[in-house]
Amino acid sequence: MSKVIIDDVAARAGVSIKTVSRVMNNEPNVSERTRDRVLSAARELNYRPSLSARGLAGSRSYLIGLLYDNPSPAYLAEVQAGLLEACEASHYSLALHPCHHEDPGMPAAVSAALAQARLDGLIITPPVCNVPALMAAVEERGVPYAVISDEAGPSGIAVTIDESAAMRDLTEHVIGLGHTRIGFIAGHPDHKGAARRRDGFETAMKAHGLAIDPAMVVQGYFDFESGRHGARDLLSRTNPPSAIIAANDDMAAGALQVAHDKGLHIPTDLVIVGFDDSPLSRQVWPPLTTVRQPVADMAREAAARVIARLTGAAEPDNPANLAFPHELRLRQSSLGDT
Amino acid sequence: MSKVIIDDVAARAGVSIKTVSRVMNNEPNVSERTRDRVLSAARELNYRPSLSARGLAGSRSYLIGLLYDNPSPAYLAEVQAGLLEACEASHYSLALHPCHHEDPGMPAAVSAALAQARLDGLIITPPVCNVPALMAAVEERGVPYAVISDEAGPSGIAVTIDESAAMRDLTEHVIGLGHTRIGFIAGHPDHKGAARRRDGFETAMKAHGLAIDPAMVVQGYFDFESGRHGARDLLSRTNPPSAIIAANDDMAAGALQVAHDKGLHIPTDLVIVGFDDSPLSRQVWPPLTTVRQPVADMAREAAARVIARLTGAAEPDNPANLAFPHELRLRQSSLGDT
DNA sequence: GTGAAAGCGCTAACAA
DNA sequence: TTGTTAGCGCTTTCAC
Repeated sequence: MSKVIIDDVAARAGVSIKTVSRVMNNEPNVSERTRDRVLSAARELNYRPSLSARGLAGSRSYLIGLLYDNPSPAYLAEVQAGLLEACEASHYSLALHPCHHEDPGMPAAVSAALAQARLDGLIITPPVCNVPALMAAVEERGVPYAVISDEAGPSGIAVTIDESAAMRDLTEHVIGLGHTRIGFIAGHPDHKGAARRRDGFETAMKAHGLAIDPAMVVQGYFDFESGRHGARDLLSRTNPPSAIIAANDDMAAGALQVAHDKGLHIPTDLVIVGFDDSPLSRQVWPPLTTVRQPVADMAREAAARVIARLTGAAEPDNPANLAFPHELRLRQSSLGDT
Repeated sequence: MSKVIIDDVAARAGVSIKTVSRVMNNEPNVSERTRDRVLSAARELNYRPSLSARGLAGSRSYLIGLLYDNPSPAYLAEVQAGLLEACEASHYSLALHPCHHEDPGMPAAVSAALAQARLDGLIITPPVCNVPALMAAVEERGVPYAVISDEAGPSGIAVTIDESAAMRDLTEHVIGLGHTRIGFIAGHPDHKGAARRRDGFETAMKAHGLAIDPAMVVQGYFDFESGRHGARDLLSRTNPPSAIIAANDDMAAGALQVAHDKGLHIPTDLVIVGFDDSPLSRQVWPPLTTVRQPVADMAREAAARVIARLTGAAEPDNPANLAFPHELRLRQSSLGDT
């Protein structure tokens, strides 16, 4: 049951192994009748082509690599789920490649790993896709790839939401509640997305005639602890903010904890909002107003596009830069119990 | 740089390809001098054996599969991190295999996938490893495997903490705070670990002469929402508990949210504790008292053991059942600001 | 201790 | 539309 090979299928279907190969790879020039015969033979024998043999002969590995650097578990899980859906649909497998984006040797190491594992395609998440040396190495290797970000190299696919617009919407929600002194905890400086979000914040503020007080903007790193630090800084100012916008949910949760420790009531004493619609945003108290981005959908599309290039499928008409919609999620951290 | 093959290394080292193969696989019967020559040639050429070719010729895939069913992202990320460490150390790769543990066709599908991908080894997490039909299929295939659980089949490796003892410790902490009416939100009925935790709770209660009121035990499913439901049930009793123990942190966080909504002050009005030391337990307010289990260490060890079997390395002396230590993490949800 | 030969199961290039 | 012949890069015999 375990050792069914292409010859077995060929014998049972009464054709040559090459024909079986054609059918298994959806190649043209096979009559419908033959194709059906082969397919049923394969099904009856429970035949699955050996990945190793395919890889060796065809110099394709049927592996898509996921390159990431210590993202939040929730983000990682969602990305993986989306990628796996697309991979499974096309009989590709997913290979994980954690790395450290600040390591100067990383691009070379990734390049070597690409060569060894013969990865057919690559999906790259922030902040790794914001490392120029890495992107250059990937481009040079000529591997089809996608980034979950708004900017890919010349040959790459970019899948993203409009982070600036999303943060603008979120900021306008807060402004609409009547706040004028709004604190901002920025995201990791190595993430381009963090800069986009900050842009969105500043754009919305300016659009509403609100000055951006440098004392109201603090540096964060997308992690919970930096959210705590940022909130402590903001709230210790002589003229503290009445609302805090964090560039992601983890930091917003950190800010929330600090606020609770200080005995502040959310949202009456202080409004706090996040970004990402992570599970955490729903699990803290009160639940956080945030922005949802369809990470799993984006990841699925990224993998599907890469696989389409691999299989030579007709490129969809849409541009290589795919923008997904975002959505405001209004919750009690800004609205109260209304 | 990309197309270095074994012949190149052999030529440079002045030996046959078989000798290179011997060196690359740490086989015996190679003189020190030859070994060194081959190794430096390989290093200079930046040679990496092709996984496909290795797999085809040796009928090994150098792939370890991870079989899981919708665990919490934090758990999944930690397991993956541990596995990847062990895999990278031995030049194995990790293949992800999400599945649905209640799907009756799942064991057969997994078996087929095992055959296709020629996975060399398998790591199985709860609750998948608690599905008898699956475990039977895996045993039948004869693939080396490990479960992150306390019970493996005859040929398997089990890596776990003593969940019963851990929950006993946690319960005793709560009892030690003076509570006698303690609510319990049980874990998913398909998880053996959930039953172990419940045992631990009951053992501790009995040991301290406390009756287990059936009205104080509610069914949960390890997810946030079931924690909310459970807490609502418990707190709506005519004689509600003064402390709630949840079988994991996600459910404890749900209970916490319900308590906040009811205006209860934690821990003075109600003590809430969880289990797992997930990031969430630190990110809610107040932070949750919980039990830490070294998931990444356990996963690393599981993979290392499986790989050791694969490479025929001497089996460590320790038994196949490996128990890791757990640790109580006392935080404000039971202690207050002391 | 080392090497030559023979595949592993597939796909690529060419024939038929 | 289908089949034949060579490999892909490595490991496995089995020889020396």
